[in-house]
Amino acid sequence: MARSKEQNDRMRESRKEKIRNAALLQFVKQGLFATRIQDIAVQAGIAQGLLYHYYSSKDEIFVDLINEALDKTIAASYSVRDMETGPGEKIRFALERLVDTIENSQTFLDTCRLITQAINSTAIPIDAQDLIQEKRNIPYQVIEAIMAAGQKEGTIVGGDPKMLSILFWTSINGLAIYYSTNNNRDVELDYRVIASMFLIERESEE
Amino acid sequence: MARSKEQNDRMRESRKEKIRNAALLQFVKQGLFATRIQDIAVQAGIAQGLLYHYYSSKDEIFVDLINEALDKTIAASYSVRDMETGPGEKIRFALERLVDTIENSQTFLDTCRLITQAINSTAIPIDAQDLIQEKRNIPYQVIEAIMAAGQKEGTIVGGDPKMLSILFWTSINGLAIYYSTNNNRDVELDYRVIASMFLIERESEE
DNA sequence: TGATATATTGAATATATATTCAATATATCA
DNA sequence: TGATATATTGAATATATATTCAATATATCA
Repeated sequence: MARSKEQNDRMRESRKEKIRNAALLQFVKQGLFATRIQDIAVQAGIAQGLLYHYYSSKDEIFVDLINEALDKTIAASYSVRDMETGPGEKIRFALERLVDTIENSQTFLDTCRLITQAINSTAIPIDAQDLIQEKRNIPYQVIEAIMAAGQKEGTIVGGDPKMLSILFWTSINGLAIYYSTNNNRDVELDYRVIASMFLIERESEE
Repeated sequence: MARSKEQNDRMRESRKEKIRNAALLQFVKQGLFATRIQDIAVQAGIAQGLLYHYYSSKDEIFVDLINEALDKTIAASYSVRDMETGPGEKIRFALERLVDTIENSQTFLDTCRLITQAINSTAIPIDAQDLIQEKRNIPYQVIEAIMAAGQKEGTIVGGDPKMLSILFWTSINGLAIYYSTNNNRDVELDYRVIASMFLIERESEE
């Protein structure tokens, strides 16, 4: 054998990651269909032929990326769920952190855009559709449960908790899309405006 | 001459509209690049060759549709601006109507999706990019002015009015995208939750 | 150093689809 | 009815791009 199996696997995986990063950049910029294999290869700094050494098709890369993106949003929602505070504070803190992430993390914006793109087209690979079907609703369910708990606790406003969860995520998502397609960073966001949709005002906290 | 010029123009325009409607359906479902000329022709019930009798390319149809979509959102924002009420009430009423439209108008959802798609890709025709550049911000500016006026009036919460306008439109847009890609209509939306981001609560209205 | 496995390249090929075009149909008016 | 303009079709062509593949390079170990 020319090289140890493990070392080889590690190198292979890091090469695949380089390709995924290049593909993500192009998919987010142009969309799955407008992105050519050539674009990804150039972005990754390799010949197009080599790409097929690691991925058997453009679709396969896309599916890998969608899976990663969905897992990231699920992980983010679990980290909120598992906080050691009451539900009202969880919502407040989650919004604070999400808004900050929108303002500062290009990766987060790319993730939101990729998922939005995928959700907005029926022409994406069937495997990607299945993953979305399977995973898309988890963050909605997590927030819905927190909203319901907060209503019991008396810190979250009334109304269908499912609706509140939808408004939570669609606000964040709408904002992320706006931000990633507007280079003007002249407006500073205040998460408390969004939070006021969900949190019951306490009269004079002190 | 075989047919009067005017009659001909009218027929031509109605044919073009049929093609645009077919194209909108396909673009919204699949996206510009995944939609084939053949898909549009089949949807419109004509041969592919005939399409070129009315439009010189797929891109040209797309540009026409984007232009229409942008004009619709601008017109909607102007109708809010020109209401005969105070700014706070304008915001309240606009949200009430927009949420209702999301729940009941497929055309509105298609319009939102098409614009979101266009904004999310740099691979769209240059003419479409120019139109977006030129028209996209108008609804934001209109709502920003109303927010500022409402703050003077004392009915709108504090904070950068530009930020409030961004939250206004990104909430609506996020919601529209969610709704158009989720067939579950089991959740009824309450516009007052969104309105509570912007309107100052009046203690006991009666 | 030689053997072997894997990496890499870019030209060749296959394929999908946009666009053109010649042939034919249809509508209107003189 | 015949002349003329426009509508319509679908096969032919052009073109873009995904995928394959033969040739070559490189890394590792015996």
